[in-house]
Amino acid sequence: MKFRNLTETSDFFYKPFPLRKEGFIALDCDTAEAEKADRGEINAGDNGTTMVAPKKNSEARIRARNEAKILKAAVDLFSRKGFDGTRIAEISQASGLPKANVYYYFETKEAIYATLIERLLAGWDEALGHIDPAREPEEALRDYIRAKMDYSRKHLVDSRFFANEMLRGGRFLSRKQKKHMQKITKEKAAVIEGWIRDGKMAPVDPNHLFMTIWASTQFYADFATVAAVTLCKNRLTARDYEEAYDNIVTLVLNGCLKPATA
Amino acid sequence: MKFRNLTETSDFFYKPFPLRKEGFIALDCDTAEAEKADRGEINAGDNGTTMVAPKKNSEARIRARNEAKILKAAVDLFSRKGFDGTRIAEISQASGLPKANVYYYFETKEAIYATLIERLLAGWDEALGHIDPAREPEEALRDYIRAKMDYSRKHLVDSRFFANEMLRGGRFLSRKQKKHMQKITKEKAAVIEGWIRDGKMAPVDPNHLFMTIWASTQFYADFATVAAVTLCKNRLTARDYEEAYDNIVTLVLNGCLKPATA
DNA sequence: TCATTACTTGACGTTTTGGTCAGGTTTTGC
DNA sequence: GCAAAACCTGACCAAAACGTCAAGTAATGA
Repeated sequence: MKFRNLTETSDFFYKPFPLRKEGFIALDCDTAEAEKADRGEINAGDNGTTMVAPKKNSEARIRARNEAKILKAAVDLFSRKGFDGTRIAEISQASGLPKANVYYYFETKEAIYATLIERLLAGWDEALGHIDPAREPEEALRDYIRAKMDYSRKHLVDSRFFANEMLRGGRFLSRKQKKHMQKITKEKAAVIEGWIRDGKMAPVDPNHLFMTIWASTQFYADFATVAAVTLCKNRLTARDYEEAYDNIVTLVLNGCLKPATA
Repeated sequence: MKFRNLTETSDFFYKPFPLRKEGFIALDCDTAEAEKADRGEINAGDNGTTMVAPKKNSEARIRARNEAKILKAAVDLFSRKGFDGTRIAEISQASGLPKANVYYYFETKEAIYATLIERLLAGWDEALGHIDPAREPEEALRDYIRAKMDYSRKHLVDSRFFANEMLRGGRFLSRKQKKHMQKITKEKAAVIEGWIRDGKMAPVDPNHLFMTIWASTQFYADFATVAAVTLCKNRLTARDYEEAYDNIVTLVLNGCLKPATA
C-alpha cells in the first residue's frame, strides 16, 4: 500500500531491514518445518544425522518460527475476515507477537498476504497428480476427487483464503503464477483428451470437467454455511463429506466415462 | 457498530429519523421499481390507470430512488471489496450522493448490507421453481441448471456478494432466513425423491445434487478469474458459459437419470 | 400562503489503523 | 569475552474512516 518513505532520508540503508539471501520474504517458509523448530526438533532424531548445516539452520530458526506464527494467525484471520477486514493488531495478538515485531518480519500487510498466496499455490498441483496417463480414468478421477475433497476439508482455512482471493478477482496473483496454473491444467487436460481418444471416456471438455470437480469439492469447504443450512445441521460431519464425495463421484463417473459395454 | 449516542441528550426524538410505517429500513425496496421512479415512470402507461394512490407513491419516490442508488452502488462495491473493504465514502461517491445523505437513508453500513442480503434471498427460490413434480426430471433439471446459470451470469454482482457473505459464515443471515432456505430446499428435495420413487431417477441424495449444481453454476460467476485462467482467456465469453452449461447438464443428467432402457 | 415534513450537505469530531522509530535485549561468530 | 548482527517492543504519528450535526432547501397538505 505504502512504501517506506525514502524521500525523507537520502540514506537508503537507514534502517537495515534484514534481507535474506534467498529472497526478500520467506517464500519458502514451511509451517510444519517451523513448528518443528518451535518444538526444538531441528532435523534431529530422524536418521541420527543432522541433515542441513546446523549453523545456518539455527540461525534461521527464530525467523522461521516467528514467520510461521504470523502466517498461521494471518491465514486464519484473512480467511474469515478478508484482507481489509483483518487488522494487523489482530494478527499480532493471535500470533502472540507484538505488532512492531510483525512489522519486523513483514514489511506490510500485503507482504503477509502475498506470502500466503504463494504458499497456497504450491498445493494447486498436488491433487492433480492423480491424473496420470498411465492409470485408468475411473480410478484416477476417483482418487483425484478424493484428494481434492480431503484437501479442502483438512485445509479449510487455506481453502477459504484462496476462495476469498479468487472472489476478489485474484489481485495478488502474479502473471507468473497464473501461467503456472495454466500449464498444470493444460498438462492434465491433455491426459483426459488422451483417454477420450482411447475411447475410455466420453468426449467431454477437460477444462470444464476440472472446474466442475473443483467447484463441487470446494463448495463444502468454502460454503460450509450453505451446505449445513441445506442439510439442516449446525455443522458438517465426516459422514456428510463422505456422502458429498459419493455424490460427486457418481455424477462425474457416470457423466464422462464410457459405459463398459460400449 | 455504534449506536446513536442517546446519553448525550435526554430527548430521544432529538433528530427525527424518518421511519416508515412498513419498517425501519426499506426491505421491500425494488431496484427496478426505483429506477422506474427515477425515470419518472410512476406506474403509468401500463394499463392507463395509476395502480397505487399517486399521493403515497410520489411521497415515496425520492426515497425509493435514492435508496436504490445507494443499494446499487453498495452491492457492486461489497461484491468486489467485501464488507470491511468497502468505505461509505466510496458508496457515497459511486451513488452520486453526499456521504451525509447516505447516512440519512441508512443508519449504518451494516444496515445497507443487511438490506442487500434480504433482497438477495428473494432470488433464492426463483430458479428452484423449475423443480416441479408435474414435470419430467430431465427437462426440469435442464431448465433448473439453465436458470441458475443465467442468473449467476446476469446477476454477477449479486452472486458474488452472496458468495462473499457465505464465505464469511453468513453472519448476516437471520435464523428466519436460514429456515426459509431450508424450507424451500426441503420441498424441492421431496420432488426429487418422488421422481426416484417413480423410478425416473437413480437414487441420489437430492441435497447433495442441489449443492453440486449450485456449486458448479455459481463457480463461473464467483470464480470467473479461475475459470478464465484455466481456459487461458482474459474473460469468459457467452460461448464459455454455453460450454459450461453443456458440461454440467451432461454430468448431472448422465449421473442421476435412469437410462431410458432400464 | 404557510406550517410541517422530507430531503440535502459541508464541515467537523472521534476512533481506528497501518505503519514508524529509537532504543533496548539476545544470539551468533570468532 | 566481545563486537556485530539479529531480534524485540512500547510509544508514537498521520491518514483514513465512521458517524454527527446544524443549518440549510425543496416538497406537501390544508
